[in-house]
Amino acid sequence: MEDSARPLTKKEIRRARERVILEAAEKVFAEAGFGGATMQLIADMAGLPKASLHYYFPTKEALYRRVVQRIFDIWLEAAGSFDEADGPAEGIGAYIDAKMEISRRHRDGSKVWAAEVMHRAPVIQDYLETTLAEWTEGRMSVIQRWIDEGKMAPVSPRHLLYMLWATTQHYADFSHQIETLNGGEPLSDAQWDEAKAAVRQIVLRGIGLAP
Amino acid sequence: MEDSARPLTKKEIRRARERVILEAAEKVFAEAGFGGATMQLIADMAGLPKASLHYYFPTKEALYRRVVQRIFDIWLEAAGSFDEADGPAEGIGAYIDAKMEISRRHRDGSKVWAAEVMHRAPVIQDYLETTLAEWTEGRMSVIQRWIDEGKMAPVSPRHLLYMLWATTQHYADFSHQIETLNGGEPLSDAQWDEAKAAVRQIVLRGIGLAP
DNA sequence: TCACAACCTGACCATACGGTCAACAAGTTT
DNA sequence: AAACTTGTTGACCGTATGGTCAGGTTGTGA
Repeated sequence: MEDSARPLTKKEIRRARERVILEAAEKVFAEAGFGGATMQLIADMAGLPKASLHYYFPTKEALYRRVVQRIFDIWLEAAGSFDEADGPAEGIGAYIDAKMEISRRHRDGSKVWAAEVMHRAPVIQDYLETTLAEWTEGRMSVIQRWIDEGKMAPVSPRHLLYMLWATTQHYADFSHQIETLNGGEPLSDAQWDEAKAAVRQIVLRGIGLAP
Repeated sequence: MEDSARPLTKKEIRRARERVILEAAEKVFAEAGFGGATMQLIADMAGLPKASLHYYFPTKEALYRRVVQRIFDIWLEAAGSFDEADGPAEGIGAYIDAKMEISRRHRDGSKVWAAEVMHRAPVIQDYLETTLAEWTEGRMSVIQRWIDEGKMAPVSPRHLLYMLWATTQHYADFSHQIETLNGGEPLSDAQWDEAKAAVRQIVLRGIGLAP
C-alpha cells in the first residue's frame, strides 16, 4: 500500500513469504486434512503461484511437517504454565486457561495436531515418545505429590491429564459443532469466559477443591 | 471354510458384501481421512476388486456417507442411556460408561466422526442442526432440573455436556497418543476399567456428588 | 557497474485417482 | 430350459495432483 523507502531485504522477504505460506497451509490442512489439501489450494489462499510454494518448501510433506512443528511449540509453551505453581488450584487452573486460550487463538493448528494424532502420528511419533512422554511423566508425579500432600483428592493423575487435554482441545477441534449448537455463531468473548470458568469449576471441584 | 449345502442367496451376499466394504471403509477413512483414503485401498482391505465397490456404492462420497451415518446411529443409542435415569449419578454415570464403551469398541467410527466435524461437517451438518441440537437442548433442561432440585451442584449444563463428549471421545480419537504413553501397548481391560472409573469419579465429584 | 547468487513462476510431466463400461457369470423366475 | 435380472470385474478414460525446470528478474557484495 505505501511505497517503502527501503525495499525489503531478501531475508525479510523470505521470512514474510514463509509465514504467509505456513498460515495458509495451516488453514487448508485444518479444513481438508493432509490428503484433502492441495498445493494449489494453499497457493491460492496464500496468494502465490504454486511453484513458489515448492521454492520455499520442497514437498507437501515438508510443508506439513513445519505446520505441525509450529503447533507443538505452542503446546509446549502452554505446558509451562503448569510448572510455576506450587498447588493444584493455580497449576491446573492456569493450565486450563492456557490451553483454552490456545483452542481459541489457534483453532486451525489444534485441528491439524488432532488429525495428525488421529492418523497415527506419522510425522510426530518421535515427539510423542520423547518430549510428550517425559512431560507427562513429570506432571504426573507433580500431581501425585499434591495428592500425597493432601492438597487435592486422590484421582488418577494420568486420566486427569487426559481429561484436561480432551476438554480444552474439544473447543478447537469441535468448534464447528459448538458453533452449530450456538445458533451458528462463534462463541463471544463472554461465552469463552463462561466456558473457561465452567471447565475450571468442574475440574477443580472434581479433584476435591471447593470452588 | 465349510462347504455350505445351500449357496448364499443374492440378498445375503449383498448384505455381507456391504458389511465387509463398510468395515474396510471405516478403517481406511479413520486412518487416512476422506481425502487420503482411496477406493483402491478400501478395496484391498475388503479383499475385493475396486470395481465391485462402485457396484455397491456409486461414489466414494456415498460410501463415506454410509460410514458416517452408521456412527451416528451408535452415538444415538448411547445417548439413550441418559434418559432412563432420574438422577445425575445414574444418568451421567451411565452415559459416561456408554460413551467410553463406544470409544473402546468403535475407535475407527469415532475417528471418522471427529474428522467429519473437524472438517466442518460437510455430510452431517443437517444432523447437527436437527437431531443433535434437539438432543442437546433436551439433556440441558434435564440437567438444569436436577440442579434446581438440588440433586447436583449448579454447573453450566452445556459445558458439562461438552466435557462429557470431549473426555469420552478422547479415548478413541487420541487412542494412538494414549497407546504411545502406555508404552506402545493398547489399554488392557483393567486399564479401561481404571479409565472409566477415573472419568466417572472426577466428573461426578465435579458436579457436587461425593464419591 | 558488474558478476553472482537468490528469487520467482509459467509451462510442463508422470502418476494416481475416481469413476465407467462392456462382456461375462451366476441366480431367479416363469 | 429359456428369458431375465442381478452380480462381477479387467481394462480403460479424463482429470487433478505433486513435483520439476528452464529462463527470466531482482537484490547483493566486490
